[in-house]
Amino acid sequence: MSSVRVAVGSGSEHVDQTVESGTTCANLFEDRRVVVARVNGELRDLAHEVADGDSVEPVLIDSEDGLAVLRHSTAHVLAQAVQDLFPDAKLGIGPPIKDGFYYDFDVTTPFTPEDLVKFEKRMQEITKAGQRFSRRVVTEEEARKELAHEPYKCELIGLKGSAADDVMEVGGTQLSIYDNINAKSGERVWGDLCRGPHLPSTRLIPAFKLMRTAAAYWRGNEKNPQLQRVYGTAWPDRDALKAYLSFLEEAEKRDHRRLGTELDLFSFPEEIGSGLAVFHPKGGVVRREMEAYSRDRHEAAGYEFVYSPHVTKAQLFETSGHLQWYAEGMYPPMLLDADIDSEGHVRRVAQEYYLKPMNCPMHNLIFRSRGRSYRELPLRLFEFGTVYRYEKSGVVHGLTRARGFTQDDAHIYCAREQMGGELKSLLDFVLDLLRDYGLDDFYLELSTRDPEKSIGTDEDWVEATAALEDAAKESGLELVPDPEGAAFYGPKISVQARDAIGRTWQMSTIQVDFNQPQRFELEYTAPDGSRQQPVMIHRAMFGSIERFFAVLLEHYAGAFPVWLAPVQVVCIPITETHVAYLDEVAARLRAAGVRVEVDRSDDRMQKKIRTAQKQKIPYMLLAGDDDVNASAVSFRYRSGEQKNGVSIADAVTEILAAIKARAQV
RNA sequence: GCCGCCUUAGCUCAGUCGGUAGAGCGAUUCACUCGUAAUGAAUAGGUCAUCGGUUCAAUUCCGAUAGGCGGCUCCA
Repeated sequence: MSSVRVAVGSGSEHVDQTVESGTTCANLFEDRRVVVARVNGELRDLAHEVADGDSVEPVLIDSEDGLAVLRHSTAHVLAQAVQDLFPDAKLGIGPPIKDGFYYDFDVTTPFTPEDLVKFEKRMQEITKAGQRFSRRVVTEEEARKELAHEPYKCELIGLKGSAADDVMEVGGTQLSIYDNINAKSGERVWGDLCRGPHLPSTRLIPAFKLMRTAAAYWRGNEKNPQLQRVYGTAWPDRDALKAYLSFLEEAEKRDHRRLGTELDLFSFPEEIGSGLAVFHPKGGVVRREMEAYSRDRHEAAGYEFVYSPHVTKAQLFETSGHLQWYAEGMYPPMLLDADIDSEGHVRRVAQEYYLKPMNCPMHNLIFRSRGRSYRELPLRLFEFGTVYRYEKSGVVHGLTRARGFTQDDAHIYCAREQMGGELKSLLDFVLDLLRDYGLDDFYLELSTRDPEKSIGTDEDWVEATAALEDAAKESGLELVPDPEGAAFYGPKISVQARDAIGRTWQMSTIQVDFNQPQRFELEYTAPDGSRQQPVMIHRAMFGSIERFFAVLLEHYAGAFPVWLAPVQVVCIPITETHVAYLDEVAARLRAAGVRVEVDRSDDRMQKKIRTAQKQKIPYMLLAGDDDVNASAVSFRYRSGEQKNGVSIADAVTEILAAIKARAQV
């Protein structure tokens, strides 16, 4: 028997081994958590036979690759279960995704929640049975013959080697089918076209759950037929699954739509229309504080504040180009000033007016309202500009995707040579400001040119992209490339923020625009007397105030830091006789600018504490006979901690300090 | 926009296999005056989303519309 030499292990920790030929990856590893192997950099099944000179690394089930393999294998089990119960279901694709997997099926009637329960039960049977995943390489011809009854799979075979290289089913160099083999009889029970790799056995799927069904377009294209997608989640052990499910519960508790109602912050009256919010007094306080701080900081950073109307004649958006490209995203026009005589003759045609979907054209007009000198640059125009976009009915989502919202929108007009410096200070400014609102975990995304869909010269793009990249690098943050992700008119950086439970949100964007200065024929006079076109930078820190409001609400789970809290202090008398005393305390706080209330309802003190706690009010100040006699108050914090007998002056000082520091308490 | 599901009191939700509805919280009133997460009682509050159809009878069945939820597509 011949032998082969292999390097086993990862990186510098590998050891050279001599093993008999025919040895599989599985033979090399004792650890049961090893589910696949990386052979010469490629993921392989454990059943893969090693060859002379191979380097073989173990891949653990809880590694990123291991999880993907686990989840993809679970998707196969789902597909088998579905076809067991609905033999006519045609297979789409079934890749692993973040936290789980999905599989698409073409069926005549959509799945019901009851079907989901049945699938899950059948999947349990399949995992218990411990079917073996077995790889079989096939030619294109063989695959087509074997999968003749699976039209979508045949379509994928046709895409082999072209656009579909990243599709799980047909990526890689060979076509392969994975058979599911009955552990006892050795009989083939099911199979699917798949690149793999897979777990050795369905028994190694420890914990999974089907989550929901939904329709999804075949290959993600709106023009294609819709398939029924089943989403599931899968984890290396039951505890991990449980942790994931409680994460979802936590996210649900923080849902801004729910907190918005519970804390009386905002609502979406049906009478107004989908995606159009009203802010209630408490939400109004939070929003006003958010805006006020932003305004102060922008003023200090050299921005000038402008205002512009919500409606405009069509011409403006024809000039900007928005009407040509994005008309379906705008509210339809209002026709005004038509004059038609009694005969029906048009004496004056109607003017079209649109609600503005963006502010930049208005700002361009301000720039253009008179001659501009290089001495004025960079000119930074800022507006809390409310815009209206007719989002498709299916995408409206609370405050994060509304039809009317307010951008903290600024446009910076600068000379070309100022662009680099401006972008750097801009990114610093934006990050610094976001940190003040309590977000501190960021990464950046750099969206670069799509040559197919863009305007502007190569030189422009290279220069602007380099300037953005420089600024990004200088920030020291992780930079994720987004190739071809730019808008047609220029590259951009977006700031992604992770919230308190690890979800990421796209926050600020900084975008260079080559299009509008040209379309609006913006220019300034340079030192040499020549006319030059300014560079235009769009930037929004919050994106939309409503959206940022929602992000902060979810980030803080409704427990805002003191400076943002709608009610900062609630005074709770032990009995009714202490109300007058607390009125005096409240008056002192109010005089110092604190938002304070005295709970004079006829609830018991304990109930008042519960109410304040549920409203997530940062400070409760209690007073009974002991406190009154000592000219003191007793703190109860949101944490449940208390501090008794604090002098009124000290209490005021403590609260004011927390507000000033924008501290979370 | 597409697929599926949902809409009952201010909120969260029961319920009616077709004979016009109920709880908890909240609100109001009364009693209680209490030291760190729910005192007790009473009262008010509903065209069962809207419009149409079937029916002796519709909150319940059917259809349309509006709004919502979960996805897909989209997000200048």
